[in-house]
Amino acid sequence: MLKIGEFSRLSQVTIKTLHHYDELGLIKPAHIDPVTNYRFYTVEQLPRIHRIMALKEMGLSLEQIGIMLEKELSTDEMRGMLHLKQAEIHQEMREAQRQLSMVEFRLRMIEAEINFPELDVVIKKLEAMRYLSFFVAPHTRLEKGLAYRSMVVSTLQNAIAEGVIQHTGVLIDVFHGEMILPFTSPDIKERQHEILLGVKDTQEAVKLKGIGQLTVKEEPAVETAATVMLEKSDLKDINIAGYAEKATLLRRWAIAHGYKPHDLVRYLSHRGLLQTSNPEEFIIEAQLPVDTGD
Amino acid sequence: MLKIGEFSRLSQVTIKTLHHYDELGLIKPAHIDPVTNYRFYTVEQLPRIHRIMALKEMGLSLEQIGIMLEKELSTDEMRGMLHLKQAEIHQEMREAQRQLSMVEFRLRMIEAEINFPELDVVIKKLEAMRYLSFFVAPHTRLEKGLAYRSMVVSTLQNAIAEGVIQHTGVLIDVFHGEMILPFTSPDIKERQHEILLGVKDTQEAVKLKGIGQLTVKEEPAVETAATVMLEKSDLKDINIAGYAEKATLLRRWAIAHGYKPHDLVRYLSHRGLLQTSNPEEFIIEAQLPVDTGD
DNA sequence: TCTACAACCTCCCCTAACAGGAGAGTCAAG
DNA sequence: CTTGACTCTCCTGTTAGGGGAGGTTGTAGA
Repeated sequence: MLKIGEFSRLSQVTIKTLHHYDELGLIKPAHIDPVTNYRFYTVEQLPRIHRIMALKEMGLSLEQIGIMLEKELSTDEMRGMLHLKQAEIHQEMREAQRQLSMVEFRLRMIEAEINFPELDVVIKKLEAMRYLSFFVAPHTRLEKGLAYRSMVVSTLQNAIAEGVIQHTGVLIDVFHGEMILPFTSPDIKERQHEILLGVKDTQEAVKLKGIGQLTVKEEPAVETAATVMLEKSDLKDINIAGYAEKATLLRRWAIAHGYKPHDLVRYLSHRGLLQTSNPEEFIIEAQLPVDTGD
Repeated sequence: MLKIGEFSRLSQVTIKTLHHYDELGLIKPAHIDPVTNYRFYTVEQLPRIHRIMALKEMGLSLEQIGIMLEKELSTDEMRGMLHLKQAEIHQEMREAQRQLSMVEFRLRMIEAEINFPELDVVIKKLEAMRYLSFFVAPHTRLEKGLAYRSMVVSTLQNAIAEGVIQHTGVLIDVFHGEMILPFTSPDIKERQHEILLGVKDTQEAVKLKGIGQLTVKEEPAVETAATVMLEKSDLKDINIAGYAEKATLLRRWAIAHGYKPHDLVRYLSHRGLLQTSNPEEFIIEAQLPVDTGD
């Protein structure tokens, strides 16, 4: 008969842990003094505690260990549990790898030292929505493109004010294609810059003076998208390049983390022209739909 | 102003989590209605919650994130935290790799199907001890070797009974050298099989009739040893081969898990000849000192 | 205007595997 | 007989929230 301290020394399991296992029924003392409640173990129990430790080292939970100990399970069951655990560990390793790539991406950005932008990428789902779509005609000069877009938005605003449009408050600029700087590139393509205005279920197609017929469409949900919030520094100076830079970084981030970016970028205005005319107050989220590597 | 549900939908953080972060002070609502206690967030808070999520994805704790958010920390501090985290993740990955190798070792043993022995290897420290040492002279025949050892042990027992030896109850058979079956091999070396009897601090050298002078020595602690408990099936049939097989498996196990086994094996009798004459009741732990790969 | 029902609130308990500590009883040696 | 080492039973704390009870508030339809 060994007192708990002795058993603890032999097995190199702490007394606290032995108490805990007693409570769980994993290994109960061979004898308990009914007067003092002292626990007494025997050397015959050493194989059992060894077994518990060996299984714990493999990462099995105490609950699973309890099952394995109490019913002598068949070779097949045992194999099944181990295969399961194997898969779990593989999953953990992938997760660790993901985390590592994120940490190292950040470190590289810091090392690059270029007044590094805070790139807080979040993977999220994009909800499906009903929307009115308008394609901004291409312009080779930045100012013209911006002015044109402003005109479109104020036309929409008027329609909203007149009650012609029941919107949901969601306004998204979508840039189709790989192009990063749609307003400044000379060989810009048609139908590249699309404005989506989220609308309620009751909304139907409308015709607006100056920009024409807008029909209602459905945008399907996107399962996985890499997103970042643009900061003030990206927006001030009416610097559209800030938007483009984020998109580039987002793309790089996605690739570095094993995602396959789609061929478009969305800018969701949480607070944009519909809410304020001061660009410094804009809150804009860049969204890059991606495919997962699976 | 966004109610918590709306903010939750935009950020894709559950309401529960937002409550939790509020409590921790990670991100507090811009406004709380003093009457209803409703939390109101603003779109300006989206970058902050994004940042929190991005840092959390890297595996940082909420406490660390809190620190990073509240005091604008320098590039160097940031780099330091990330390097620390990087090291942590590497550690986790090594641990996962260790677990994986254990699980796969077991799976291989099961697949091998050879009435597979339960090999519950536990890594532990071996304590330093004072001991009396006796080298068993080599014998080419199994029975002779065993009989000789029995004689030695009973001589020790007599001495103990006479009070000549103050022992600690610890009896260890050490087999020096790679040899697995010391009793049966023809080219057995001298001074290969050593018996250690742990003794108390007061014990000094003794001279025993029949086996001669035994001096007291110190055995240093072993930092890392792979150990298994021998089972009844290993011990019955007075089958010394069971001992040897465990040693072989122990060695393989150690190598498969990145340890470098030393050139000796110890058998610690938790219950051996000193306690019982019935070999079926023996409780014996095989110990293989190893070096870690670090 | 009444009534659902959705959204929101504040507790409170639960997780896994113990560690730490308080306060009290027990054991062995000097 | 006393000290110091052991042991006991509670109780709390750890991480990052999830689940649910029980109560209030907000909104939309009849």
